[in-house]
Amino acid sequence: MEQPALNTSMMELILDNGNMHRAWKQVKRNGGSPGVDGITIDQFPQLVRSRWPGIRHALLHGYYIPSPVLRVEIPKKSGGIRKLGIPTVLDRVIQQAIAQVLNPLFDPEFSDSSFGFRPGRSAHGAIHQVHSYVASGYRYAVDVDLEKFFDTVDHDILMHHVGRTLRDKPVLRLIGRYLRAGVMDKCGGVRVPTPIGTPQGGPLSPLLSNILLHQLDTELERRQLRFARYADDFVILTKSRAEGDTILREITAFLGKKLKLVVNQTKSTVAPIQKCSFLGFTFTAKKICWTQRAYQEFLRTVKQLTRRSWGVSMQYRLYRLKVYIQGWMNYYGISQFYRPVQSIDEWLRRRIRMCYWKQWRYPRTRVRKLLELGVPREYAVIAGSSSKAYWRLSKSYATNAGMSNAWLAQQGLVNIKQLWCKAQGYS
DNA sequence: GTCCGACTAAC
RNA sequence: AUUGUUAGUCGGAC
Ligand SMILES: Nc1ncnc2c1ncn2[C@H]1C[C@H](O)[C@@H](COP(=O)(O)OP(=O)(O)OP(=O)(O)O)O1
Ligand SMILES: [Mg+2]
Repeated sequence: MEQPALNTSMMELILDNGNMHRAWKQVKRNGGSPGVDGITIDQFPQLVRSRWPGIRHALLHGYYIPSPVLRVEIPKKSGGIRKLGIPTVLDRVIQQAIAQVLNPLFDPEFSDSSFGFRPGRSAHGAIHQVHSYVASGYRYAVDVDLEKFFDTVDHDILMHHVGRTLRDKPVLRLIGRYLRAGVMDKCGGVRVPTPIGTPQGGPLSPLLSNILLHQLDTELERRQLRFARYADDFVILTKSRAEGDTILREITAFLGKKLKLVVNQTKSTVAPIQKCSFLGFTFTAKKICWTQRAYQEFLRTVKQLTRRSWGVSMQYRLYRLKVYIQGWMNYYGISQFYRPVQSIDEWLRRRIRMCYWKQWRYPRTRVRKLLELGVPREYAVIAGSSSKAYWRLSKSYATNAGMSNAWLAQQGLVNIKQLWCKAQGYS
Protein backbone atom coordinates (compact mmCIF):
# COMPACT_ATOMS: atom_id res chain seq x y z
CA MET A 1 0.00 0.00 0.00
CA GLU A 2 1.45 3.37 -1.02
CA GLN A 3 1.33 6.15 1.55
CA PRO A 4 1.19 9.78 0.41
CA ALA A 5 4.82 10.85 0.40
CA LEU A 6 4.60 14.01 2.47
CA ASN A 7 2.66 13.00 5.58
CA THR A 8 3.59 9.84 7.39
CA SER A 9 1.03 8.71 9.95
CA MET A 10 1.54 9.11 13.70
CA MET A 11 1.36 5.34 14.05
CA GLU A 12 4.36 4.97 11.75
CA LEU A 13 6.35 7.41 13.88
CA ILE A 14 5.48 5.31 16.92
CA LEU A 15 6.40 2.02 15.25
CA ASP A 16 9.65 3.43 13.87
CA ASN A 17 12.46 1.01 14.65
CA GLY A 18 14.56 3.57 16.52
CA ASN A 19 11.59 4.66 18.65
CA MET A 20 10.56 1.08 19.44
CA HIS A 21 14.11 0.20 20.38
CA ARG A 22 14.31 3.17 22.74
CA ALA A 23 10.95 2.13 24.27
CA TRP A 24 12.17 -1.43 24.85
CA LYS A 25 15.41 -0.15 26.43
CA GLN A 26 13.36 1.89 28.88
CA VAL A 27 11.05 -0.97 29.85
CA LYS A 28 14.06 -3.27 30.22
CA ARG A 29 16.01 -0.88 32.41
CA ASN A 30 13.00 -0.44 34.72
CA GLY A 31 13.27 -4.17 35.40
CA GLY A 32 9.57 -4.50 36.21
CA SER A 33 7.65 -7.71 36.77
CA PRO A 34 5.40 -9.41 34.20
CA GLY A 35 1.73 -8.68 33.48
CA VAL A 36 -1.17 -11.12 33.03
CA ASP A 37 0.63 -13.23 30.40
CA GLY A 38 3.46 -13.97 32.85
CA ILE A 39 6.14 -13.10 30.29
CA THR A 40 9.18 -11.62 32.03
CA ILE A 41 11.56 -9.02 30.65
CA ASP A 42 14.19 -11.73 30.20
CA GLN A 43 11.84 -13.96 28.20
CA PHE A 44 10.38 -11.12 26.15
CA PRO A 45 12.96 -10.60 23.35
CA GLN A 46 12.90 -14.28 22.37
CA LEU A 47 9.14 -14.72 22.57
CA VAL A 48 8.25 -11.54 20.73
CA ARG A 49 10.72 -11.83 17.84
CA SER A 50 8.55 -14.18 15.77
CA ARG A 51 5.27 -12.49 16.71
CA TRP A 52 6.40 -8.89 16.12
CA PRO A 53 5.61 -8.55 12.38
CA GLY A 54 2.03 -9.69 13.11
CA ILE A 55 1.65 -7.33 16.09
CA ARG A 56 3.06 -4.44 14.05
CA HIS A 57 0.58 -5.20 11.26
CA ALA A 58 -2.30 -5.31 13.76
CA LEU A 59 -1.26 -1.93 15.22
CA LEU A 60 -0.98 -0.32 11.77
CA HIS A 61 -4.36 -1.61 10.64
CA GLY A 62 -6.25 -0.95 13.84
CA TYR A 63 -7.09 -4.44 15.04
CA TYR A 64 -4.58 -4.79 17.89
CA ILE A 65 -6.26 -5.61 21.23
CA PRO A 66 -4.18 -4.85 24.35
CA SER A 67 -4.12 -7.37 27.20
CA PRO A 68 -5.87 -6.44 30.44
CA VAL A 69 -3.68 -5.09 33.24
CA LEU A 70 -2.71 -7.19 36.26
CA ARG A 71 -4.17 -5.96 39.56
CA VAL A 72 -1.56 -5.75 42.33
CA GLU A 73 -2.16 -4.01 45.64
CA ILE A 74 0.69 -2.26 47.40
CA PRO A 75 0.72 -0.22 50.63
CA LYS A 76 0.85 3.57 50.27
CA LYS A 77 3.35 5.56 52.27
CA SER A 78 0.50 7.58 53.72
CA GLY A 79 -1.37 4.42 54.78
CA GLY A 80 -4.04 2.68 52.76
CA ILE A 81 -3.55 0.62 49.64
CA ARG A 82 -2.67 1.51 46.06
CA LYS A 83 -4.22 -0.54 43.28
CA LEU A 84 -1.62 -0.92 40.57
CA GLY A 85 -2.55 -1.95 37.05
CA ILE A 86 0.45 -3.67 35.51
CA PRO A 87 0.34 -4.01 31.73
CA THR A 88 2.07 -6.85 29.88
CA VAL A 89 5.73 -6.25 29.01
CA LEU A 90 4.60 -5.99 25.36
CA ASP A 91 1.96 -3.37 26.20
CA ARG A 92 4.45 -1.45 28.36
CA VAL A 93 6.78 -1.25 25.34
CA ILE A 94 3.97 -0.09 23.02
CA GLN A 95 2.64 2.48 25.53
CA GLN A 96 6.17 3.72 26.11
CA ALA A 97 6.65 4.12 22.35
CA ILE A 98 3.39 6.11 22.17
CA ALA A 99 4.42 8.28 25.14
CA GLN A 100 7.79 9.06 23.56
CA VAL A 101 6.06 10.44 20.45
CA LEU A 102 3.19 12.23 22.24
CA ASN A 103 5.23 13.84 25.03
CA PRO A 104 7.01 16.38 22.77
CA LEU A 105 3.66 17.08 21.09
CA PHE A 106 1.75 17.92 24.29
CA ASP A 107 4.41 19.15 26.69
CA PRO A 108 4.92 22.59 25.09
CA GLU A 109 1.21 23.33 25.68
CA PHE A 110 1.35 22.66 29.41
CA SER A 111 1.39 25.35 32.09
CA ASP A 112 4.56 26.76 33.61
CA SER A 113 2.98 25.92 36.97
CA SER A 114 2.63 22.20 36.17
CA PHE A 115 5.59 20.26 37.57
CA GLY A 116 4.65 16.58 37.82
CA PHE A 117 5.60 13.82 35.35
CA ARG A 118 7.20 16.31 32.94
CA PRO A 119 10.71 16.19 31.44
CA GLY A 120 12.98 18.89 32.83
CA ARG A 121 10.62 19.62 35.74
CA SER A 122 10.72 18.40 39.32
CA ALA A 123 9.18 18.51 42.76
CA HIS A 124 11.97 20.94 43.70
CA GLY A 125 10.79 23.29 40.96
CA ALA A 126 7.27 23.23 42.41
CA ILE A 127 8.62 23.85 45.93
CA HIS A 128 10.72 26.81 44.78
CA GLN A 129 7.76 28.33 42.94
CA VAL A 130 5.53 28.06 46.02
CA HIS A 131 8.33 29.53 48.12
CA SER A 132 8.70 32.51 45.77
CA TYR A 133 4.97 33.22 46.09
CA VAL A 134 5.20 32.98 49.87
CA ALA A 135 8.18 35.35 49.84
CA SER A 136 6.16 37.87 47.85
CA GLY A 137 3.46 38.01 50.51
CA TYR A 138 1.00 35.17 49.92
CA ARG A 139 0.58 33.66 53.38
CA TYR A 140 -2.36 31.26 52.94
CA ALA A 141 -2.32 28.01 51.02
CA VAL A 142 -5.22 26.11 49.49
CA ASP A 143 -3.88 22.55 49.39
CA VAL A 144 -5.93 20.22 47.18
CA ASP A 145 -5.57 16.49 46.52
CA LEU A 146 -7.87 14.45 44.29
CA GLU A 147 -9.50 11.21 45.38
CA LYS A 148 -8.17 8.05 43.65
CA PHE A 149 -7.04 10.29 40.81
CA PHE A 150 -5.90 7.84 38.09
CA ASP A 151 -8.75 5.44 38.90
CA THR A 152 -11.43 8.11 38.38
CA VAL A 153 -10.25 9.66 35.09
CA ASP A 154 -13.25 9.96 32.75
CA HIS A 155 -12.45 8.38 29.38
CA ASP A 156 -14.70 10.59 27.22
CA ILE A 157 -13.51 13.86 28.74
CA LEU A 158 -9.88 12.76 28.53
CA MET A 159 -10.15 11.55 24.93
CA HIS A 160 -11.90 14.77 23.94
CA HIS A 161 -8.94 16.84 25.15
CA VAL A 162 -6.37 14.42 23.73
CA GLY A 163 -8.15 14.67 20.38
CA ARG A 164 -7.89 18.45 20.31
CA THR A 165 -4.15 18.33 19.60
CA LEU A 166 -3.69 14.73 18.44
CA ARG A 167 -5.54 14.39 15.13
CA ASP A 168 -4.46 10.86 14.24
CA LYS A 169 -7.55 8.61 14.44
CA PRO A 170 -5.77 5.20 14.62
CA VAL A 171 -3.61 6.35 17.55
CA LEU A 172 -6.63 7.84 19.34
CA ARG A 173 -8.45 4.54 18.88
CA LEU A 174 -5.48 2.60 20.29
CA ILE A 175 -5.29 4.88 23.34
CA GLY A 176 -9.02 4.31 23.86
CA ARG A 177 -8.47 0.57 23.75
CA TYR A 178 -5.69 0.85 26.32
CA LEU A 179 -8.04 2.71 28.65
CA ARG A 180 -10.70 0.03 28.22
CA ALA A 181 -8.26 -2.92 28.40
CA GLY A 182 -9.78 -4.11 31.69
CA VAL A 183 -8.14 -5.58 34.79
CA MET A 184 -7.46 -9.14 35.90
CA ASP A 185 -6.86 -10.53 39.35
CA LYS A 186 -3.86 -12.80 39.82
CA CYS A 187 -5.93 -15.64 41.23
CA GLY A 188 -9.42 -14.96 39.86
CA GLY A 189 -8.43 -15.01 36.22
CA VAL A 190 -11.55 -13.15 35.08
CA ARG A 191 -11.39 -9.87 33.15
CA VAL A 192 -13.19 -6.93 34.73
CA PRO A 193 -14.03 -3.98 32.44
CA THR A 194 -12.57 -0.52 33.12
CA PRO A 195 -15.18 2.05 32.05
CA ILE A 196 -13.24 4.74 33.95
CA GLY A 197 -9.63 5.30 35.02
CA THR A 198 -6.14 5.07 33.55
CA PRO A 199 -3.92 2.32 34.99
CA GLN A 200 -1.46 3.19 37.76
CA GLY A 201 1.47 1.49 36.12
CA GLY A 202 0.87 2.31 32.46
CA PRO A 203 3.78 4.25 30.90
CA LEU A 204 1.29 6.51 29.12
CA SER A 205 -0.89 7.24 32.17
CA PRO A 206 1.17 10.13 33.63
CA LEU A 207 1.04 12.04 30.32
CA LEU A 208 -2.71 11.41 29.97
CA SER A 209 -3.26 12.66 33.52
CA ASN A 210 -1.42 15.87 32.68
CA ILE A 211 -3.48 16.36 29.52
CA LEU A 212 -6.65 16.10 31.62
CA LEU A 213 -5.47 18.38 34.44
CA HIS A 214 -4.14 20.90 31.92
CA GLN A 215 -7.80 21.96 31.80
CA LEU A 216 -7.56 22.76 35.52
CA ASP A 217 -4.30 24.66 34.96
CA THR A 218 -5.86 26.86 32.28
CA GLU A 219 -8.84 27.56 34.56
CA LEU A 220 -6.52 28.56 37.42
CA GLU A 221 -4.49 30.73 35.03
CA ARG A 222 -7.66 32.35 33.67
CA ARG A 223 -8.42 33.37 37.25
CA GLN A 224 -4.86 34.69 37.56
CA LEU A 225 -4.19 32.56 40.63
CA ARG A 226 -0.73 31.78 42.00
CA PHE A 227 -0.36 28.00 42.08
CA ALA A 228 1.88 24.99 41.59
CA ARG A 229 0.64 21.56 40.58
CA TYR A 230 2.39 18.20 40.90
CA ALA A 231 0.20 15.39 39.52
CA ASP A 232 -3.08 15.55 41.46
CA ASP A 233 -1.55 17.52 44.33
CA PHE A 234 -1.69 21.29 43.97
CA VAL A 235 -1.38 24.42 46.07
CA ILE A 236 -2.99 27.79 45.42
CA LEU A 237 -1.51 30.74 47.31
CA THR A 238 -3.81 33.49 48.59
CA LYS A 239 -3.56 36.51 50.89
CA SER A 240 -6.45 35.63 53.20
CA ARG A 241 -8.31 32.63 54.55
CA ALA A 242 -11.64 33.88 53.24
CA GLU A 243 -10.25 34.18 49.73
CA GLY A 244 -8.87 30.65 50.04
CA ASP A 245 -12.18 29.24 51.25
CA THR A 246 -14.13 30.54 48.26
CA ILE A 247 -11.42 29.37 45.82
CA LEU A 248 -11.48 25.86 47.31
CA ARG A 249 -15.26 25.78 46.99
CA GLU A 250 -15.26 27.03 43.40
CA ILE A 251 -12.39 24.83 42.22
CA THR A 252 -14.04 21.79 43.80
CA ALA A 253 -17.17 22.60 41.83
CA PHE A 254 -15.17 23.15 38.64
CA LEU A 255 -13.37 19.81 38.96
CA GLY A 256 -16.58 17.93 39.71
CA LYS A 257 -18.57 19.53 36.92
CA LYS A 258 -16.07 19.95 34.09
CA LEU A 259 -13.69 17.02 34.69
CA LYS A 260 -15.79 14.68 36.88
CA LEU A 261 -13.00 14.53 39.45
CA VAL A 262 -13.58 14.40 43.21
CA VAL A 263 -11.42 16.42 45.62
CA ASN A 264 -10.25 14.59 48.72
CA GLN A 265 -12.17 16.50 51.42
CA THR A 266 -10.05 15.16 54.29
CA LYS A 267 -6.65 15.81 52.63
CA SER A 268 -7.61 19.22 51.21
CA THR A 269 -7.25 22.28 53.44
CA VAL A 270 -6.93 26.02 53.45
CA ALA A 271 -4.44 27.10 56.09
CA PRO A 272 -1.60 29.51 56.80
CA ILE A 273 1.51 28.35 54.91
CA GLN A 274 3.22 27.10 58.12
CA LYS A 275 0.54 24.43 58.39
CA CYS A 276 0.44 23.35 54.77
CA SER A 277 2.29 20.28 53.58
CA PHE A 278 3.24 20.00 49.91
CA LEU A 279 5.57 17.32 48.44
CA GLY A 280 7.09 16.67 51.87
CA PHE A 281 7.80 20.32 52.67
CA THR A 282 6.16 23.19 54.53
CA PHE A 283 7.03 26.85 54.59
CA THR A 284 7.65 29.75 56.91
CA ALA A 285 7.61 33.36 55.71
CA LYS A 286 11.27 33.04 54.72
CA LYS A 287 12.21 29.39 54.58
CA ILE A 288 11.51 26.02 53.01
CA CYS A 289 11.29 23.31 55.70
CA TRP A 290 10.97 19.54 55.62
CA THR A 291 7.81 18.29 57.29
CA GLN A 292 7.79 16.66 60.71
CA ARG A 293 6.35 13.61 59.04
CA ALA A 294 9.17 13.27 56.49
CA TYR A 295 11.74 13.74 59.24
CA GLN A 296 10.17 11.10 61.47
CA GLU A 297 10.15 8.69 58.54
CA PHE A 298 13.86 9.43 58.11
CA LEU A 299 14.61 8.62 61.75
CA ARG A 300 12.55 5.45 61.54
CA THR A 301 14.41 4.01 58.54
CA VAL A 302 17.81 4.95 59.98
CA LYS A 303 16.77 2.98 63.06
CA GLN A 304 15.86 0.07 60.80
CA LEU A 305 19.20 0.21 59.00
CA THR A 306 21.14 0.25 62.28
CA ARG A 307 19.16 -2.36 64.21
CA ARG A 308 21.30 -5.08 65.68
CA SER A 309 19.34 -8.00 64.31
CA TRP A 310 20.26 -7.74 60.65
CA GLY A 311 22.46 -10.48 59.36
CA VAL A 312 24.77 -8.52 57.11
CA SER A 313 28.32 -7.26 57.43
CA MET A 314 29.11 -3.94 59.07
CA GLN A 315 30.53 -2.63 55.80
CA TYR A 316 27.31 -3.36 53.94
CA ARG A 317 25.19 -1.89 56.73
CA LEU A 318 27.15 1.35 56.77
CA TYR A 319 27.20 1.48 52.99
CA ARG A 320 23.41 1.23 52.94
CA LEU A 321 23.14 3.85 55.68
CA LYS A 322 25.42 6.15 53.70
CA VAL A 323 23.53 5.87 50.42
CA TYR A 324 20.23 6.30 52.20
CA ILE A 325 21.32 9.47 53.98
CA GLN A 326 22.94 10.74 50.78
CA GLY A 327 19.77 10.15 48.76
CA TRP A 328 17.45 11.53 51.41
CA MET A 329 19.53 14.67 51.85
CA ASN A 330 19.62 15.05 48.11
CA TYR A 331 15.90 15.61 48.12
CA TYR A 332 15.30 17.16 51.53
CA GLY A 333 18.61 19.05 51.63
CA ILE A 334 16.95 22.10 50.08
CA SER A 335 15.34 22.58 53.48
CA GLN A 336 16.71 25.71 55.11
CA PHE A 337 15.59 24.62 58.54
CA TYR A 338 17.16 21.97 60.75
CA ARG A 339 15.08 20.39 63.50
CA PRO A 340 16.32 21.57 66.86
CA VAL A 341 15.23 18.70 69.10
CA GLN A 342 18.37 16.63 68.82
CA SER A 343 21.63 16.66 66.97
CA ILE A 344 21.16 14.16 64.14
CA ASP A 345 24.91 13.72 64.06
CA GLU A 346 25.13 12.64 67.70
CA TRP A 347 22.09 10.46 67.36
CA LEU A 348 23.46 8.79 64.25
CA ARG A 349 26.76 7.98 65.93
CA ARG A 350 24.89 6.46 68.86
CA ARG A 351 22.90 4.29 66.46
CA ILE A 352 26.07 3.10 64.75
CA ARG A 353 27.61 2.28 68.13
CA MET A 354 24.50 0.28 69.03
CA CYS A 355 25.27 -2.10 66.18
CA TYR A 356 28.36 -3.25 67.98
CA TRP A 357 27.29 -3.00 71.58
CA LYS A 358 25.87 -6.47 71.70
CA GLN A 359 28.94 -7.87 70.01
CA TRP A 360 31.11 -6.37 72.73
CA ARG A 361 29.02 -8.04 75.41
CA TYR A 362 29.46 -11.51 73.94
CA PRO A 363 33.05 -11.43 72.75
CA ARG A 364 33.88 -15.10 72.20
CA THR A 365 30.99 -15.99 69.95
CA ARG A 366 30.85 -12.57 68.33
CA VAL A 367 34.48 -12.48 67.36
CA ARG A 368 34.01 -15.70 65.46
CA LYS A 369 30.87 -14.30 63.85
CA LEU A 370 32.72 -11.16 62.85
CA LEU A 371 35.44 -13.20 61.19
CA GLU A 372 32.79 -15.12 59.28
CA LEU A 373 31.31 -11.84 58.13
CA GLY A 374 34.64 -10.86 56.61
CA VAL A 375 35.80 -8.42 59.27
CA PRO A 376 39.63 -8.29 59.42
CA ARG A 377 41.04 -10.18 62.41
CA GLU A 378 42.56 -7.22 64.21
CA TYR A 379 39.26 -5.38 64.17
CA ALA A 380 37.32 -8.43 65.27
CA VAL A 381 39.59 -8.86 68.27
CA ILE A 382 39.39 -5.21 69.18
CA ALA A 383 35.62 -5.45 69.02
CA GLY A 384 35.67 -8.11 71.70
CA SER A 385 37.98 -6.38 74.16
CA SER A 386 36.75 -3.00 75.39
CA SER A 387 34.26 -0.29 74.68
CA LYS A 388 36.99 2.22 73.96
CA ALA A 389 38.58 -0.03 71.39
CA TYR A 390 35.15 -0.56 70.00
CA TRP A 391 34.85 3.15 69.28
CA ARG A 392 37.93 3.00 67.16
CA LEU A 393 36.40 0.12 65.29
CA SER A 394 33.13 1.79 64.48
CA LYS A 395 34.90 5.00 63.52
CA SER A 396 37.18 3.18 61.15
CA TYR A 397 34.26 1.39 59.56
CA ALA A 398 32.32 4.60 59.31
CA THR A 399 35.21 6.34 57.55
CA ASN A 400 35.75 3.31 55.31
CA ALA A 401 32.11 3.59 54.34
CA GLY A 402 32.74 7.24 53.50
CA MET A 403 30.97 8.70 56.54
CA SER A 404 33.77 10.91 57.83
CA ASN A 405 33.06 14.00 59.93
CA ALA A 406 33.61 16.06 56.79
CA TRP A 407 31.05 13.99 54.90
CA LEU A 408 28.48 14.28 57.67
CA ALA A 409 29.11 18.02 57.75
CA GLN A 410 28.60 18.16 54.02
CA GLN A 411 25.26 16.43 54.50
CA GLY A 412 24.26 19.16 56.96
CA LEU A 413 24.24 16.76 59.86
CA VAL A 414 26.51 18.58 62.32
CA ASN A 415 26.15 21.72 64.39
CA ILE A 416 22.45 21.49 64.04
CA LYS A 417 21.74 23.42 67.22
CA GLN A 418 23.89 26.26 65.96
CA LEU A 419 22.07 26.38 62.67
CA TRP A 420 18.75 26.36 64.43
CA CYS A 421 19.78 29.31 66.59
CA LYS A 422 20.76 31.15 63.44
CA ALA A 423 17.41 30.34 61.91
CA GLN A 424 15.66 31.77 64.93
CA GLY A 425 17.88 34.86 64.88
CA TYR A 426 19.56 34.13 68.23
CA SER A 427 23.16 34.10 67.05
C1' DG B 1 25.76 14.40 24.56
C1' DT B 2 24.37 9.05 24.47
C1' DC B 3 24.23 4.41 27.01
C1' DC B 4 24.65 1.02 31.50
C1' DG B 5 24.27 0.10 36.89
C1' DA B 6 23.17 1.29 42.25
C1' DC B 7 20.32 4.36 45.31
C1' DT B 8 17.02 8.62 47.03
C1' DA B 9 12.62 11.58 46.51
C1' DA B 10 7.79 13.26 44.70
C1' DC B 11 3.24 11.60 42.81
C1' A C 1 6.53 -9.67 46.33
C1' U C 2 5.95 -3.65 43.73
C1' U C 3 3.92 -1.01 38.06
C1' G C 4 4.71 3.75 35.99
C1' U C 5 6.46 8.84 35.05
C1' U C 6 9.80 12.64 36.56
C1' A C 7 13.94 14.72 39.07
C1' G C 8 18.49 14.17 41.59
C1' U C 9 23.21 11.89 43.62
C1' C C 10 27.07 8.39 43.14
C1' G C 11 29.87 4.78 40.21
C1' G C 12 31.12 2.71 35.26
C1' A C 13 31.68 2.41 29.44
C1' C C 14 32.24 5.66 25.14
N1 LIG D 1 3.83 4.30 42.98
C1 LIG D 1 3.02 4.75 42.00
N2 LIG D 1 2.92 4.05 40.85
C2 LIG D 1 2.12 4.48 39.86
N3 LIG D 1 1.36 5.57 39.91
C3 LIG D 1 1.42 6.30 41.03
C4 LIG D 1 2.24 5.93 42.13
N4 LIG D 1 2.09 6.84 43.11
C5 LIG D 1 1.21 7.73 42.64
N5 LIG D 1 0.79 7.43 41.39
C6 LIG D 1 -0.18 8.17 40.56
C7 LIG D 1 -1.51 7.47 40.58
C8 LIG D 1 -2.34 8.24 41.57
O1 LIG D 1 -3.72 8.20 41.27
C9 LIG D 1 -1.78 9.63 41.44
C10 LIG D 1 -1.95 10.47 42.70
O2 LIG D 1 -1.33 9.84 43.80
P1 LIG D 1 -2.01 9.82 45.25
O3 LIG D 1 -2.70 11.11 45.50
O4 LIG D 1 -0.92 9.43 46.20
O5 LIG D 1 -3.04 8.60 45.20
P2 LIG D 1 -4.57 8.58 44.72
O6 LIG D 1 -5.00 9.93 44.22
O7 LIG D 1 -4.71 7.46 43.73
O8 LIG D 1 -5.38 8.17 46.02
P3 LIG D 1 -5.86 9.10 47.23
O9 LIG D 1 -7.35 9.06 47.22
O10 LIG D 1 -5.27 8.48 48.46
O11 LIG D 1 -5.30 10.48 47.01
O12 LIG D 1 -0.40 9.46 41.12
MG1 LIG E 1 -4.80 11.76 45.28
